[in-house]
Parts: sequence; structure tokens; C-alpha cells
Amino acid sequence: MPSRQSPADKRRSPAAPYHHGDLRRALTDAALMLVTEQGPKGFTLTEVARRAGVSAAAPYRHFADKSHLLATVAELGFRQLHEALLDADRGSVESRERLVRLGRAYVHWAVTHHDSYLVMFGIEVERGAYPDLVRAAERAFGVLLEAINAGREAGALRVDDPRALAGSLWSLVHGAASLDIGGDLRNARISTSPETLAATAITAMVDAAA
Amino acid sequence: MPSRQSPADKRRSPAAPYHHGDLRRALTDAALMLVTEQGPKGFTLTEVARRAGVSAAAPYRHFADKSHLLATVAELGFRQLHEALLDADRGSVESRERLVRLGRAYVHWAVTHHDSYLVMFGIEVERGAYPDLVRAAERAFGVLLEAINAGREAGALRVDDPRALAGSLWSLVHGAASLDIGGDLRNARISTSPETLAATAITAMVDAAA
DNA sequence: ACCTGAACACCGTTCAAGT
DNA sequence: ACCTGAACACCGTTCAAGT
Repeated sequence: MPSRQSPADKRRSPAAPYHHGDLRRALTDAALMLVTEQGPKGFTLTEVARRAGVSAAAPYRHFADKSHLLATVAELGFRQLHEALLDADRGSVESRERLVRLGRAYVHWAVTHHDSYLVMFGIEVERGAYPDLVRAAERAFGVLLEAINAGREAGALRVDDPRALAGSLWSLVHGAASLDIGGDLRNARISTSPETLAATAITAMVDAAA
Repeated sequence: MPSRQSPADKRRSPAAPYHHGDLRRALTDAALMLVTEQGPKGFTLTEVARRAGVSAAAPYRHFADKSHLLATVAELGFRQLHEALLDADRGSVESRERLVRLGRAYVHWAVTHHDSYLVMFGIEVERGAYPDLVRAAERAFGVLLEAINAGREAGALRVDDPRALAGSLWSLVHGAASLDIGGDLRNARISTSPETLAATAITAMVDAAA
């Protein structure tokens, strides 16, 4: 039998773990787990509530609707991706090497977190409607932009619109990741890894601007 | 009042337009219309049946499930895209010009048929499970592959794995189209059109292999 | 303030029954 | 052979009612 608990421990009672706790947090945790387990297809608000131990109506106290909860999951994804890019950016000096590393890291994070990635770029969440989400995406994008600007200031890159180059590079890595995740590269019998697909193209693009 | 009809005209009777006709065809037509009207989000098998004038259960005589019908819509999309690529390929001779035109045409078709494109590459339909769909996609991809092979045989392109180059180019155009459709380019304040984003990168990639 | 229970509208899917 | 009608399980969402 469970040991007696003082009133201060009420929130940790096995019978009612979250009802007095941080339900919002519990829901996002459960949502992230559900997404990585079942993918975005099997994602159900009812199931998330079930896992958090609350009724199906409870989430509406904390999120406007299902999209809103998914947007929160997507935001967490962009934060993680941001960290992964910063990690990859450590110690790089030369522009080409730096951009290739960032590209590889982007694709690698995406394919190893494909379910999160699908939520981040899927049609279920209208990204423009969630300012926090847009900001999180922007910060991740900023790592790429900074690498380009650094190369430009160092004279290694000759480019009039850094955002345009960043857009081309982003298109490339997003495309490679998406086609790999969707199984389309395999269906087209392309045996090269999406990381390498991106890396060789990045090399060509950077050299063209050198 | 409607004019009398002979028994042979029964199928055109206003009260029962499709019940004796080609329901399968009527359903794919209605599905395509619904997708282009509401997008893949609002796509409902029940609504498709409603538009075709049949009960919600009727589609199951012709399609295994909702995914199967969507796969058929996706297949039609790949056929259209294939045609658009063939059109763009007419009269091109020089490799670089040819690949840039194909890239522009791909992105342009995608963004002007964004709802079809989302079905073609969305998570609702597991493409690998539909051989006809895979073949249709392969044929469209083949236009790109042929352009690369032609350039290689003409000595204009120096590339050991044509499928790898094709994969990089596909990643680029798919990424540019997807980011544009999802509103992510706008959110990131990238003002360059996705067609141009792709075109400049393609030029760089082809030149690197020249 | 936060959560439950019940309700509503709607969907995907199945199946016995009609023609 | 092809379609209907009714049914089932399940969802997203709302709201009055409980604590």
C-alpha cells in the first residue's frame, strides 16, 4: 500500500498525478511522446488527454484546439533543431565547410526526428497563425543566415542577397529531408543518403558564390 | 418539366445521374474538385460521396478506403506534372538551360496546383503502397533523369551517378515548392520567388558538373 | 480556476438488405 | 454487381455542472 502523504505531497498522489499539477506541460509531454510513437497520423487529442490522465475536454483549458497543441509540439521541434544546428556550427571557420556541416546536421536531425519534422512542416498546423512558432523557426533559420553573413563579411562569399542564398540552401535541405522521410528517394531508387545529396549540392552552390 | 426519356437514356435522368454510370470516375472527379476547392485538410470521403450523389458507403465498392481514393488523386497529379515537364522540355538543347527550365516548370506547376501537390507528397497517402502511383511518379522523375543523361552523353555534364544529381535537383525543387506552399518563405521574409530560388541553385549545380 | 460528464455533429468503415 | 440504410467506434468541440 502507498505510504501516507502530507497535504503538501498531494500533487504527487498516484491517483491524481496531474490534476493539481502542470497539466499544460503534461499535455505537451504526452503529445510529443504520442507523435514520436505513432506519427502525426495517429495523433489524437483524445488520446493525449487519456495519456495525461484527464478527460477529453480538459485540454481546452490550456489550448484553443488540436492545432494549437500541435503548434506547441512543432515549436519544441524547432528549438531542438536550433540546438542541433548550433552544435554543428561549433568550431567551423571556413565558409564552405561551415555551410556543409549545417546542411548535414539539418538533414540528419530531420530524418532522425521524422515525426516531429512532419508536424513542424505538415499541413495540420498553419504556422503563420502562431507567432511563437514563427519566431522559433526564425531563430533556427538565423543560424544559417549568420553563417552566410559571416562568410560575406570575411570576403569568402560574394552574394548580394543573403536571404536568397539562405532560401536556396533551406529549400535543398528541406527537400532532401522531406523526400527521404516520405520514402520517395527509395521509391525512385536513389541510393545516395539525403545528407550527401544535400552536401554535394551545397558545395556546388557555395563554390558558385566564392 | 423534363422531356420524356427512353429507357436507354435512363442513366442521364436528373434524379439518378451516376448510379448506373461510371461511379469510380465520378468519385475521382469529385475528389479532385474537392481537393482544389477545400485543400487536403477539408477532404472527406463522405463529402466526396455526397457530391457524386451516392451514399457514404458507395465508394467502398470502388476504393479500399479513403487513402486509396487520395492515391488516385495523387496519381492524376503526377500525370499532370509529367505533362508540364514534357512541355517545358520542348526545344531545349543546352543542358544547363534545359535543367533550369525543368526546375522552373516543376516549381511553377507545384505552386499553382498546391492542393494537388500536398496530396501527392502528404502523409495521408503511403505512396509505396500504390504501385501505379509510384510508377506515375517515376515517369515524371524520368524526364529529369533523361535530361541529365542526354547532357552526359553529349559530354556537357560530367557526373558518375546521374540518379544522385537527379536526387539533389529534385530535393531542391521539391523543397522550394513545399516551403513556398507552406508559407515558410514568406514567414522567413524571403522575397525571392521559389522558381528563382531553384533556378539560381540549379545553375550553380550544373556548372559544378560542367 | 480547473476539470468532469454528457451531449452534438461529423467521419471512416462495415454489413445486411435491397434492386 | 452495385448501391442503400442503419449501425458502430471514434473524434473534435462545447457547455453546464461540480470541486
